[in-house]
Amino acid sequence: MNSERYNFKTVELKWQEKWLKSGVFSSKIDKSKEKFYCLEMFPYPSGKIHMGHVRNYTIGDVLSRYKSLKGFNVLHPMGWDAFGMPAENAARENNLDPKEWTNKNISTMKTQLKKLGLSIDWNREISTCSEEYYKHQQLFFLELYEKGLVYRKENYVNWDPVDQTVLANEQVIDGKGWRSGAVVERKKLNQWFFNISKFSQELLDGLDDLKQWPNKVKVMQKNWIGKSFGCEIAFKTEGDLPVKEIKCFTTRPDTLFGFSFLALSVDHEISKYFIKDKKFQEFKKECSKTGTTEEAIAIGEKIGFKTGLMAINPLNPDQKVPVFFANFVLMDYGFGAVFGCPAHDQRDFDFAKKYNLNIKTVVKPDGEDDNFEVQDEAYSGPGVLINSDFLNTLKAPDESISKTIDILEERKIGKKQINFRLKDWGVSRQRYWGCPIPIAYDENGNVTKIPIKDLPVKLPENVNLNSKGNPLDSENNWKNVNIDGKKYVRETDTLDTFVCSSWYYLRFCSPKNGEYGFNKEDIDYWMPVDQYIGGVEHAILHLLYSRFFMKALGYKNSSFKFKEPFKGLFTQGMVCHETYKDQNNNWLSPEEIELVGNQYQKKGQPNQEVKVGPSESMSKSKKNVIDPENIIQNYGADSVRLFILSDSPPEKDVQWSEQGMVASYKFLQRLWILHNKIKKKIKDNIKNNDQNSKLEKFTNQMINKITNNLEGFNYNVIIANIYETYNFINKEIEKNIDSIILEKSYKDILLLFSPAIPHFASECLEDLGYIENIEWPKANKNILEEDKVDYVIQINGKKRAILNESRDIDQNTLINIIKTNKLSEKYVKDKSIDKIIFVKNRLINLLINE
RNA sequence: GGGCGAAUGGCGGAACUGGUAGACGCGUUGGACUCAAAAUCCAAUAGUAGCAAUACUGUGAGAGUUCGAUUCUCUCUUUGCCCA
Repeated sequence: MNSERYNFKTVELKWQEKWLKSGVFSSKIDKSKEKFYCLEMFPYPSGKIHMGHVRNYTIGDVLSRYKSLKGFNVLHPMGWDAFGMPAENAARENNLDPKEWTNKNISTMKTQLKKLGLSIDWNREISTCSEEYYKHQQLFFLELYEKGLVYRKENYVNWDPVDQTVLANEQVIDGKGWRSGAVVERKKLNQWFFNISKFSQELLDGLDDLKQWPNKVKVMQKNWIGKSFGCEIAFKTEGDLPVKEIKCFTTRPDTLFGFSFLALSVDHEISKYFIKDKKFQEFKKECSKTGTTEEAIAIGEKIGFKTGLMAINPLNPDQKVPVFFANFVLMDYGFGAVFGCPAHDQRDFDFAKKYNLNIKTVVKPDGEDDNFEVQDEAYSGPGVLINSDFLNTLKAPDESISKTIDILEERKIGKKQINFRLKDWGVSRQRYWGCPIPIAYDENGNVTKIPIKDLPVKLPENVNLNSKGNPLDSENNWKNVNIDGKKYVRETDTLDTFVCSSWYYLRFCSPKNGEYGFNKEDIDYWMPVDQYIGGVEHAILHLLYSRFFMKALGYKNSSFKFKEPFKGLFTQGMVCHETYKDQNNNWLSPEEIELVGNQYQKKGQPNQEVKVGPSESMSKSKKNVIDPENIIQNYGADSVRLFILSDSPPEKDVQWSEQGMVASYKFLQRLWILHNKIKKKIKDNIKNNDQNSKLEKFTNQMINKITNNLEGFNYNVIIANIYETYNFINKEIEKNIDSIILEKSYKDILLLFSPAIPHFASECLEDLGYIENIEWPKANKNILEEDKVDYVIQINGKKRAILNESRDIDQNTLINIIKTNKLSEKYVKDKSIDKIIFVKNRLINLLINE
């Protein structure tokens, strides 16, 4: 008997080289086959792969390999989301070129991914930072500009005054810049925008067709798009300024009788009358200190500036209230003007308290009487309108809002309006390491497109990254450009990296197409992505931007027939690990500690006890990371794949466990020993027609189980099925199984194993002589079912016995057996049966009057 | 505060459409092998009572529907995520 240990190192390397050489994973259009496009979110080349990647790409690989065996023409590509800030920061710190840094990381990570044995078509590899990629993106930008889907406007941004740069909302922590720690300001800048809000309704409606998306992602997108019904109301005004009317948008017109003030954004057009007012300018400066996020506005102190105008309540013309500029009103919401109803909106309430304005309650919660008054905080819940003249007794919010809107429309005071929370997508970034925007300006600042023949606009090299602000601003040679003999200055902002990832799935269909970002024939065959797999953290932005991009490409272009990029979406959970701290509360990595007795200690320091914290998602800052490279080195790719799939359902978080990892490794060793036993038994040419059916039945049941679990993404259960199979055969093999049946069953079983542990399964199949024509096994219905079945015998709903009897027996036969069988007769003896519930081949419940 | 989800042994988790709760793995315990340890193999492992056969209890808590509920309905508790 071959008792050699399974040598994963040689076996895995052998198969990885074999797959690469034979090109089995390179995909071509084949219209005779049904296609399957499997895509995992492509990685940012940060340096090394992490466990999250291992999990993500293993899940995708299991699916791809399964679909291939099922006969699909599978497209399973990989690329690099290669533009972005970390490269710029790392380059600055180490005095490197971002391009060099990025390409070095790509080559490291590619090597690592290859060691996982992924079934990837590397011929289609793309990198978003290559000119080959971003030149197409620049052309898309110009196309969208032509279609009117791209525009430039002044907008507020989070400005870091020390780093002289714009920060994304998530880079603002407690109102301070994440790197500099400087207090972030609101600053107005000219920025490029994609008109995503034009498609708000379509993006919302499209969600209904995404049947294979997790519901929670759809709900998140729905909330993000945030459709609301409201009302546009024109308030008449009185005062010294030449202003007769101010338009407001509100979602709660029904609270108009609680009107107490009118608040304007400092950018409202009325502000033009205050340009020379020093106090107003100071106030405006003060406002710029409040961030732009909804949260910052909700928490921050509310401040106002009186305009001197009075606004008239359209439903109650006797009531006149002051008009303020206020810091909690932004120009991009409604018309930059809101009416204040302090009793039923917390921001309005805070403001009214500060400026001593009237607070009138107009909604009472159910169960309160008409004298109810709002006390220490606003009430925004449901209830009934009070103190509202002819609106009294209407039910808030639904009935009262719609009735009020009807009345306002009738009296020509207001107009029903739909409002979306979704804002246009600002794509300008003041950074070097991104896709240049193919735009230039003449001396008067007029916009001109870079001619298509001059694309791509390449990033300049050897740029000084240590200058303040955007490095491209100081690249004068690059910045000044001649177009058709005229002098222009280039746009120095680069595109948000989310733009790169909004269309990469199209590029994978035609990765080498030089003319255009994709080839129509290619995408018509491969698109849409059948299964997209990635982290739930991209539930909103990346997925929404990608959906927008498809709609933008299809806009005014009838030959582009795709409405949605991703037919199926799967969001996998994170990989977690316990956290450790020493006595001084410094984080410790798992390598720095050891278990002594049942107490963790610092390695080599017996008196240094280690505090064990909760399991959290692996992160460098908490040092609770496990490097996949070492693990693959020590245990092999198949063992890692086996473990990462086994412990939790893929959509949930999984806890990394060294013990679990070792167990998976040992299991493969046992499986190898079993393989050699089976091989020997096959060679022995045993003839036995009687008792072999057990293995055949088991195999057929397992084909059904594993196939169903693959279809349902129950990958953790598949691993359990693999263990179950081992346990079964390991016992059964001691019997004399017919060699032909053994060989046939075992071959099927190896195929069932192959998506999860491809190197191991391929090696075993080859060892038995199977190299070609392998396809996913089908269950044989004729030998699927056992002849005997366990019948559950219930008496008055309680399980009393289990009887193993023939399949398909009828109710009366079973009752007769119950009456005579030793195990069950005592329950029915001398008793009358009142009612019988009989479930074929499963259960019988006898109701007995005792 | 609103929306969505989750809760099953010591732990991670199984359970088809309402029909044997706890598959599979980890851990633990006992045994074999060994001078010993590691590795490996065998056995046990929800709780309580019992030598045992067996009985009773048990899927966060409480109710309901049903012959029968981890699964369906309602209320509550805890918890996670998203939005505020």
